[in-house]
Amino acid sequence: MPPDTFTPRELDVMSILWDLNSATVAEVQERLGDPLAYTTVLSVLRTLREKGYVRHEVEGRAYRYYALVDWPAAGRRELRRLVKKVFKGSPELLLVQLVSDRGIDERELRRLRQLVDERLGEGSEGEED
Amino acid sequence: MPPDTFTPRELDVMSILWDLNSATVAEVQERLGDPLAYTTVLSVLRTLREKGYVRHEVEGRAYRYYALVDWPAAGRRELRRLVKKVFKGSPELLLVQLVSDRGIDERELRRLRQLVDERLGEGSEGEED
DNA sequence: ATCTTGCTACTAGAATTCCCGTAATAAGGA
DNA sequence: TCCTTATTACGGGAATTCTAGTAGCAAGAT
Repeated sequence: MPPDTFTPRELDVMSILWDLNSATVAEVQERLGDPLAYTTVLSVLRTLREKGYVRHEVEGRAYRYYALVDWPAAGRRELRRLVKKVFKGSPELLLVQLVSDRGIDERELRRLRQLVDERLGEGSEGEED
Repeated sequence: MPPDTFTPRELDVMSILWDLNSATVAEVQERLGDPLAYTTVLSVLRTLREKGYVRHEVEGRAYRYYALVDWPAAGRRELRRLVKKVFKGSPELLLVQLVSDRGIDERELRRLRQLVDERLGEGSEGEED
């Protein structure tokens, strides 16, 4: 089971794993923002493995690490937590924030509108669940 | 300066402060999901105060606590972090997730579309920044 | 065979987080 | 006045997080 939330450092590493699909210790270290010692990165990976969020396979004489939690799942969790704790339980407030904030450009907004339209369209006919 | 991210427990407390606008220790304790000791709540508030995220005023013989970081600001921060670390830097992916996930109903979707429309409308004329 | 290099396993210390108990204090009632 | 009650200040222990060093091992080069 994925954690309620990853620790900051754990998330840094998971993020890289999600990006690269898989990575060795050296690759993670390279991509990490802060210059951490090789063994430090190794340690983070080890705890992630102990917690079951990551597995590794032998590759040559090193290990290659794979995330066992996919980012959409982690994202859903984090989003829910965020909505509940900071956006007063309202996904709408979160959306307002995101949409009105700079950091999302016009093209993305159009794409989003299209997405909403699609969702609204399917919603009115397919009501299963 | 607000933190990059609050600790889980700190966020629980901040969340209550945002909800109630202000609160005493007893009020926070009451609202908290987990049954923590009074002094535990007091401790969390104390560290939040030391970190500068909260201030207090005397009220009767107790203190009333006020958040010094507002939730929209905290939300923006968290959202940025989330976009960067789990949504591959794309706010759109986050939106997709939120919109396609159950947990946002049709009414909210319509409201969202309206929001996007408004934003698109203003964007094409006011281009400053 | 020996040396160097690139890994991992293990250990560990400092800092932080999380939780709560005890002591002190002040207010209000008996 | 004296006792009870509500609160805060302070201290601290257990667990977790974060970082890194040391030892050990295996592969490849000389």
